[in-house]
Amino acid sequence: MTKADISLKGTKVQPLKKPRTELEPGARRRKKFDDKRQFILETALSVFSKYGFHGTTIEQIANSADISKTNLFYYFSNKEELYLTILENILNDWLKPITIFEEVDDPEDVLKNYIRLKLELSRDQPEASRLFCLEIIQGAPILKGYLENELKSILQDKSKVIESWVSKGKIKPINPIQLIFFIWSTTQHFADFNVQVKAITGKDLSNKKFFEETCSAIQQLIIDGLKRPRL
Amino acid sequence: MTKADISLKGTKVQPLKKPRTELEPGARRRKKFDDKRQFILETALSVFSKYGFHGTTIEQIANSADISKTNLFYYFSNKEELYLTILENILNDWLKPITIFEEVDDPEDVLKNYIRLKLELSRDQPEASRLFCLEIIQGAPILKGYLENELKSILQDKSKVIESWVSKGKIKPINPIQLIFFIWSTTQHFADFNVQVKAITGKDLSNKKFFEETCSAIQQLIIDGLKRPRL
DNA sequence: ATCTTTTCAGACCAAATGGTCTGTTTTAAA
DNA sequence: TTTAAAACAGACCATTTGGTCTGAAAAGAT
Repeated sequence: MTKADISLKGTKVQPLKKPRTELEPGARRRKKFDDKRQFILETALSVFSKYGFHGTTIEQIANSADISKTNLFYYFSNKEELYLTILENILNDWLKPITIFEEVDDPEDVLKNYIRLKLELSRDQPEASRLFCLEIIQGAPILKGYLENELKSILQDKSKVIESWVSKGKIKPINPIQLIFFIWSTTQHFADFNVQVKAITGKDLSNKKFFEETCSAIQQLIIDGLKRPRL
Repeated sequence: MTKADISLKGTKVQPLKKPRTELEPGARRRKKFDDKRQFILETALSVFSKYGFHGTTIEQIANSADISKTNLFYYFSNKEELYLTILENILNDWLKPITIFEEVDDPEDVLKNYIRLKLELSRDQPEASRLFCLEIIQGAPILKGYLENELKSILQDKSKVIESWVSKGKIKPINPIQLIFFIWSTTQHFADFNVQVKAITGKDLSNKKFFEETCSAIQQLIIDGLKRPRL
């Protein structure tokens, strides 16, 4: 299994899925198997994101998923495979938002949209965000190759879009990578540092008002901070 | 040991320290003891910040510090005490920068200064930053009380300063807490996600040019984003 | 209903790891 | 130089934990 291969497994698209009649042999079993595997993955993400790889016990995960340790090993041959599969799955969702960076569009629209999408991710997948953060902090032993290749080339691509905005005078000059980092850090902050945010504000992104307030605060700062020349 | 008590231990200020003549009995021994303890703490911070609490072995730390496991236990009675002491030490440095928020001053100066100080911390103490981040991500089991009390009240205090700027029309209306979060996240990003930053840009805050570029990018974005009314 | 394959559980194992016990060496004070 | 306390090391211990082995229960296909 290579690090670059980040395709979801076990989610083969069924042609039709006839409701009650017999399907091809083994299909029912496969589905049940895949479903349970998926369930374990979700449970494990939740635990891993709380305690980290080393801090998490296989038994903890098994208990959370209400199965025996042995049963878990029936679905995943070892702890690392389980952890790896989770990380792979996360990466997929992770880069979807950035595809909206397109040259033709208006910077303000694109940026506003992107910020919102990232913030929604922080709201809806905070555990994934934290697991990702844990991985990076600890030196990205697994994802390093991915960062240096796939991610880097995607960012270089999107940088060109931002640069074209600059050269057309649509936004103030700024290092495109820096801009992307700003958006990432400010949005992910509300997932990764969720505990701190909650301790201080008493609120959460799951609070609709707080979400909107945060979203527009970030949008405003960045949009206005990028407004054309200089006052 | 309460969580609120975050005083440095083992750094009692010596009145004078006569160079070679006899000092009070036991002083030499105490200093040697304290120095070695400090050295172990620094080594341990480095290891803990890489692998987290659970991922770190006492033996790893001992090896890194070039002492025996037994010897380490002579200086710290157990793993938790070692970890706790490190966290306490970190917190002290952590809040120094925020004290510069004072009402009388010009917002632009204060904010620029604060951003620079925080970014310097990210450059000079990235390991401390990452350990702090690890702690928060995992639910801040140790620091939660501190966040909800000390930190919260400090922030409420500083919020008033920012609010006064707003009401005087010196900056555009913004939620003060959000502004502070914005600064924290963008500056700490370069310590916590250092690996990612390096993978993509090839650079680091230790690179002087990159540091200055980053610093002024953040400063500009925030200052300009807060400029008076609205274009 | 039967039978074969899949799914699952309990007992068990070996390695890793936090921590202790005992005793030796080093060091500073006298 | 002597001596008592401090600093240190190696063997050892108990627990935790990832992972296996054997066999029983469940379930789909016929």
